[in-house]
Amino acid sequence: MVTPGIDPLDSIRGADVGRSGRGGLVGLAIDSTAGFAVVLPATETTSGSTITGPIDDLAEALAQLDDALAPRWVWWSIDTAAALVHAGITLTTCWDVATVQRLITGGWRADPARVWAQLHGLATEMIPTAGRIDLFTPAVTGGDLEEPVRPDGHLTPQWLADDWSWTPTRLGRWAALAVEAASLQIVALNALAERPMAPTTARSESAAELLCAELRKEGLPMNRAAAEQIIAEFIGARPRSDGEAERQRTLRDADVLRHGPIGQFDLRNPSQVKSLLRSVGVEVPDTRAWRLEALHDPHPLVIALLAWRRAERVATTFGYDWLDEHLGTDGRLRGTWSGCDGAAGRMTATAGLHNMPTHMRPAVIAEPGFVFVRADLGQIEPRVLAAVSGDTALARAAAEDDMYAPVSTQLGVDRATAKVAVLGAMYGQTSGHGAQALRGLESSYPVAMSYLADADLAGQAGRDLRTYGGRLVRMDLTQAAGLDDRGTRSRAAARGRYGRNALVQGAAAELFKMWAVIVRTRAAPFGGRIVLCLHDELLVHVPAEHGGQVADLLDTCLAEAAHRWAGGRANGVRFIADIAVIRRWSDAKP
DNA sequence: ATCGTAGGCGCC
DNA sequence: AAAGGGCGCCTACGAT
Repeated sequence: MVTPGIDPLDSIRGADVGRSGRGGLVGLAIDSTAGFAVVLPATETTSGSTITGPIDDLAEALAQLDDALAPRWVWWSIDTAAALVHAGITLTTCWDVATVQRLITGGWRADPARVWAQLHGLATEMIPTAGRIDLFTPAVTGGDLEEPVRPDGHLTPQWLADDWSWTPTRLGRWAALAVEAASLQIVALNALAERPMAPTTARSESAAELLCAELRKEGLPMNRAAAEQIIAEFIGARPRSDGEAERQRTLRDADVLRHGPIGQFDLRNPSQVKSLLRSVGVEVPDTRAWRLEALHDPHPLVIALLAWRRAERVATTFGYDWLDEHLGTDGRLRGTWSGCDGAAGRMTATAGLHNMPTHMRPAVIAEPGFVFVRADLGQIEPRVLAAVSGDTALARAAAEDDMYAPVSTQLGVDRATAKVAVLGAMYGQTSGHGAQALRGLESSYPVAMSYLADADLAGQAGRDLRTYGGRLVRMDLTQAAGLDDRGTRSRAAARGRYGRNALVQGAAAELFKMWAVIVRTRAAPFGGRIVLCLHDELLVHVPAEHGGQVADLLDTCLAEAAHRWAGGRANGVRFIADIAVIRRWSDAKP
């Protein structure tokens, strides 16, 4: 099931699968002024050595070492990946200490001092800072600044400061410490006996950091004229002055307020909106759109308010200012990408790349001579559930293109009810229409349902969880998701839903990233570049003449990803993708 | 003035 | 009894 050629996880440029890791862990640290340092490990015949040089020599040095050793490049964080991208260097994979630590320990914070302390069993509360920030943090005075590790075992905080003055020697020490951290991480990952895929996840998540660094530089092709035309349809032409913008704003407000009583109401203040609605006889607990849309025979004020909210969203978030800030003169929309969030591990992006309104998507147009290959995973979460829970009955359902069809037959309900029930089970919704069908699920798919119920119980009890790929999902009792004022029972229930959802969402994210990093490597020879990752959707920008080949490739990469992600334990679950070659993002209907 | 929080909404 | 989760981003507001 492994596509021949470059291995996107286990080897470096041009290397075969069989060469994986032959050169061992090789540390890399880069500073824009001090240059780079490469730390080679000791072997049976040689002692370890460090190579340093100026940035200009980096590409050649890495190419030679890559070919000679097929090493696994190790660095502290995406900053190094970004420096490589900046230098025009493309590596296939790496070991990113920060992202691996997020996998092992959960959460998002993974600065070197914290990672080092965790890997060495030191209390993170005792991490020293360069200046005393409170009474309990040990202040740093004196000491040997040339030593990156202090006598107490913690990293020397000056090395972590933005203004630390790097030298080639210091970069060498720093890269060596990254290798030491990676070695400890590998031990920790191998110790997760219940999560045999964890080492694999560490590699794919590391490669995803390379992808994130590239996504930030590459940007999403977006046609400015098309985008401005769409915005104009909502809020009119671009205002030529602040005064004009203010007048347009006042006019938009007046279109709503004329339906209500005389008086001052701030439409941007939810409690005042509630008062305004009450004044025309509309009583609602809150003013959320779905609640207002649920009103039958709505007051004209409600209609106007909902239209105002849509226009206001464009004006404030996805309007001219948004384009000016994030859309470059080269027609690329750029934001910052993160390989995982601090919860279940999905990717995140800024600049509206992950929540761009559908009405803006016709402006995402491939450049001349290029096409998009768009692919999204079909019914990814129930399929992932079937795989990770080991439920053979659900896995059999996943053999179908539409797995809700066999489920509905099994349950004796219509397809819509079956779908709501399955989604409800995964997301913790146990009431409403799906409640009856849920009992059917429990008897027909007991393995999957108890997998979810166990996660729910763990969440309620505040016990940490681990995804299929080994990511720790932390259950912080003081900072529960869905915190509200209805007391601890509600908070426990929210944590239960969180745990239930996190195992499915997190495993899906791991599969998705595995797919993405394989596509990244295999599409590159065709000139294909991933320009957007959207949880279960990939957008690849590719020369028009290779659109068909890359479309085929996305499908084979998915099969490979599923195989690698599950390590042959996928329980026979089939994963499917809807793939289309298009010119505009909006051309393919999900 | 600066910060965190809440309501709200966009996407998955 | 009833209850999806995640993220980023906007505004208003209260606390510091």
